[in-house]
Amino acid sequence: MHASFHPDYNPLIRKLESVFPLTDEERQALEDLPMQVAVLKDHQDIVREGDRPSRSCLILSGFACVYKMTAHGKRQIVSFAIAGDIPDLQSLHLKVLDTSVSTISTCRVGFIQHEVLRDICARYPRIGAAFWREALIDAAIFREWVMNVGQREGVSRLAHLLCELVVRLRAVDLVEDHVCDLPITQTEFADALGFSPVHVNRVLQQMRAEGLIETKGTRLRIPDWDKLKEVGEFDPTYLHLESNQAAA
Amino acid sequence: MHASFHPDYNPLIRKLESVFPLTDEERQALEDLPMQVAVLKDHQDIVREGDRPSRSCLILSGFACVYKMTAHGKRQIVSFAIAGDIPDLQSLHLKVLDTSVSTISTCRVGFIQHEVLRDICARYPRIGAAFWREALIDAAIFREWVMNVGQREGVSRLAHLLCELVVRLRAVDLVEDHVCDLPITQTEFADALGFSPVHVNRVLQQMRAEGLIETKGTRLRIPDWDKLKEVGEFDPTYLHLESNQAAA
DNA sequence: CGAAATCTTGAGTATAATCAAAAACGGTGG
DNA sequence: CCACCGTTTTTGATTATACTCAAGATTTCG
Repeated sequence: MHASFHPDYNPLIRKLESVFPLTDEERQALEDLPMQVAVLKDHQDIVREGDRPSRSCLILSGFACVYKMTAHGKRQIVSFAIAGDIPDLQSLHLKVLDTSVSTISTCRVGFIQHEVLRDICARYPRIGAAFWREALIDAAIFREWVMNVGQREGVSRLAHLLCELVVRLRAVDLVEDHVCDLPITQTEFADALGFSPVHVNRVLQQMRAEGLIETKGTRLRIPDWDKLKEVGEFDPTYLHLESNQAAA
Repeated sequence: MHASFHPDYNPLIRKLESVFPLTDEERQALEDLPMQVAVLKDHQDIVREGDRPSRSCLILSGFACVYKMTAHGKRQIVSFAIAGDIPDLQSLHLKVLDTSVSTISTCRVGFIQHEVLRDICARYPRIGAAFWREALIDAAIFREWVMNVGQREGVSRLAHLLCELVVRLRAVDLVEDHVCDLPITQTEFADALGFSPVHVNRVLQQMRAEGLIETKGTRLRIPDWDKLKEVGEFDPTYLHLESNQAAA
């Protein structure tokens, strides 16, 4: 685990600025946020269920996932974390973690001590409020996932997940020309959707055949966003994006 | 909608006291909490997806559920709300509701203006913190539901849900001698579990045959809690109950 | 270039959905 | 108290979606 201090750029700042314009003071406080930055290889646990962490992790780049294991060893991914996300923010208020967080691709991760987070929330209430907002939006995403896994099947279920990922990636400028990098394996999609890997493969093939997606390695292209949205019954309201981002 | 002021008893107080002992001042503030109390018949919407409410609803008695509808009209229940729960607390910070809340049985509901909630959070920070804690626990419950619906099948899936309900009901003293009143129809269980009503019926029969549950009308009895827990792979960590409640 | 991981294909099976209808239950009014 | 209505639960038969197992092809990466 290679560690250094102060990253080149902090995607958290961009994310918060999409909600409200930061004052110079607030921006400076976020830029100076003391955090330990580490580069983690793919498929490494960052924190584990049962841990009682004294810090939270900010994803600076790469893909991570939040997951739980059943007693019989089956894995359920309950959300994907991308740049700007703090997938274990709740550990600030709930002592014991009820989920694990793992990298999917190589990730730059910033570890921020809880006391530092508490301090910045106290000193800059708007930032504190933004963190809470994020936590509530996370909950809204989990609700949507319950519905997706519970009610949609095959193409529709996967389409919905892809729509969510694309919208969230677009919000942090990781989509260009309907193309994004999605280093998620079919097995990982399976664990997120409650499908078997074989079934994911067959659903993907059907989606390609129907012109809903095009893939080339880890690149994903959406030739017809409206069609994908319709097939996935995707309504981005639950992501609670402000203003213009939700569109298109 | 019959309305009056000040309920006989406020289950919110009991719930908060299970987390930390309230000061007299805090308890008084909660007892004097201005809210409009209404008695709603079963299967009535309290709030709807898309609403922009200026108040939140506290369930004083009865069963309610939080649900979403797919574009094709299928309903997913994403959580059940019991006495002491505020199923739309997030509307305090997220303007647009992404879920609907509906009664399951007859409910006494207290509507509390957002400004009142904001005021009490500002004046009694520990109460504010407790509300946030509740919101984070809700999110943990949604995560567990994703796993339950995604990874468990048949008996195991339903057993897990029953375990959660019993533990939560016990926390507000609604379980006596392993018996509780559960006015949830098989169709509602189906909407919560991602099953068809017919399948729920068959799973229930299997559970009765295996001695996991006994039912009589809306009364549910758990003859062997440990067995039910094991079949449902139930680990109450995610409910983040304090102290003694999680046991047994 | 070779090994490991990932993706793909095929065949057989299982869990759960759908459809349809009958039985049981719960509340209401006569 | 009983007859009646709507709702909920139950049953049977058929179908569909998705799983499992197993093997082969392809890609990725050192």
